[in-house]
Amino acid sequence: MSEPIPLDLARLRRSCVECSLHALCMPAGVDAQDLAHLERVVPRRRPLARGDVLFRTGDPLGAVYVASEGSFKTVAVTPAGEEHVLGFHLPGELFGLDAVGSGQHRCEAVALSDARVCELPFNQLAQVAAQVPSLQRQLLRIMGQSADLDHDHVDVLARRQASERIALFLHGLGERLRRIGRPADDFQLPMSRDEIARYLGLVLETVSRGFSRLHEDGVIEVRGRRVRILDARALQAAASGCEGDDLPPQRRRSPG
Amino acid sequence: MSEPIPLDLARLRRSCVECSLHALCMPAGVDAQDLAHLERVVPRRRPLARGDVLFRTGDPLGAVYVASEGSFKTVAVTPAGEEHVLGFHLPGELFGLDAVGSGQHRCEAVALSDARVCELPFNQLAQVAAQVPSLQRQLLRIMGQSADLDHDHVDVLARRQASERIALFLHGLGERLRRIGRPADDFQLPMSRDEIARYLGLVLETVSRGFSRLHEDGVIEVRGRRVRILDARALQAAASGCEGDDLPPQRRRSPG
DNA sequence: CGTCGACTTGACTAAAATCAAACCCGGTGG
DNA sequence: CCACCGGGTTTGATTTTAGTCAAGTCGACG
Repeated sequence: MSEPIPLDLARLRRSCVECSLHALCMPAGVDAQDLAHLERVVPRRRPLARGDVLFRTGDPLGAVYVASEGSFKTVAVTPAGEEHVLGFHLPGELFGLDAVGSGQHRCEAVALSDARVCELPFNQLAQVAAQVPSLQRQLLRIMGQSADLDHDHVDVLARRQASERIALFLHGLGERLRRIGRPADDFQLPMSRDEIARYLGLVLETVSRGFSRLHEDGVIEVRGRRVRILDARALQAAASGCEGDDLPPQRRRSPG
Repeated sequence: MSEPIPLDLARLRRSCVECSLHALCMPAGVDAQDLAHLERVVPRRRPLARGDVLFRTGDPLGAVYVASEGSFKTVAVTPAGEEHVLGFHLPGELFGLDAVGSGQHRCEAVALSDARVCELPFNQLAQVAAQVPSLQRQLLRIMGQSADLDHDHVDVLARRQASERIALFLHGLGERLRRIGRPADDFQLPMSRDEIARYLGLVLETVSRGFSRLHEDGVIEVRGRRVRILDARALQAAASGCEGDDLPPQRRRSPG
């Protein structure tokens, strides 16, 4: 910050340890020495305005991203011109790995609000990972976790009842919010009804009706994008397709 | 090649080069020396009968798999007891990476027919990849390609018209068959209508009707599991939702 | 205070699920 | 050789569900 040292620890702290990706990388045991290597990745921070496009379909694989503030969506446009939302990316969640397979992005990433994003050049990341075993393990794990999110999406989309998809979406979003240290049962949706619909393979009216129904049933409270989960158990029941039943046959712990 | 070397190239040839995974690994330039390293992974071959389970939900990450003969499906059971098919895996296609993120499998893999499968211990694979840069690149790429298949699945499931999902499924299957060196327009489905339905988020009757409709329209020929694609262009049109239109409005390059 | 965009709600239509019955085909055994 | 199964598949009739079209309502913002 003051001395002309090209890469110092202070800068590293700012660039990685403080970053929300930190929570993703560190737990599995990356030590200080490894961090010194990681620094070579020199992530860059960028501010974006709502609606700004971070990368476009067809862009060559350049970097992967983590928002430190704000959320993103990734969307793909079908040949017929319909827009599918492939994912929502909350602060601290990695995205952009979709280009690793083919070398170019399969979708475009758009800021859902004003945002600040951390950009990690993928090639450097891979190069460093090749030299530091613990980082390689982490990189593989992170790619796997990213695939897990896609599987979750498939799980939602394969439900045939719109109400299940909607309930599952809300539940899943809550879980992810919890994971990044935010209240899981009281939050502001970063996306519109239309975007939720395009994520769930529905039309926006159906999503709206689904929300209203959950509201009527006392499961959630909704006003615009403000959502409060009143009865998490009932929400899970709705997600499992047990509409009328209050008690899904699924029991977790001791009945206490 | 003639000496009693415990791990010789001849064996390697049998275990990898001849393997259908070979097509996946080699093109990007893994040279002979790298192959010598790869050999340390010592894949094991296993014969399975139709219906046999290769791994189950919750099993710890042990290996990834490639069928040399026969096909597999991966399925997940929802809390409500419904079975979702997450993927079909043709000979030569890698599967089992779903455990990389969490350390345990999220689904179970079942043989759709009598099969022979090649088992690659993942940890050894990662370890070898860490030592051979070109293999590390390949491993990352393969994981990325595996994620691409999930994206394709999402693309299909997000379609709201059953006819689109079905047409897209057939088209995609054809493409994958072509990739493994089989005719893309005349094949035997390795899975039942019910399994297709559970992959597409539909019921089996809807899939059956979809096939019949494509047959009536002269797009395909179906008899049981035997499928012949008569009009690939019309199939793609159907996949894009242009039911009646013969020419999808999809134009790529200069309008000529 | 008015306007615009996002959201909700309602009435109607189209599509897929459900329920139920046949059908086809490969295999078995008489 | 043919009758008879039985699973997987097709097809039909009906019900349920989500999509479509069209008003409204809400709320933020100028």
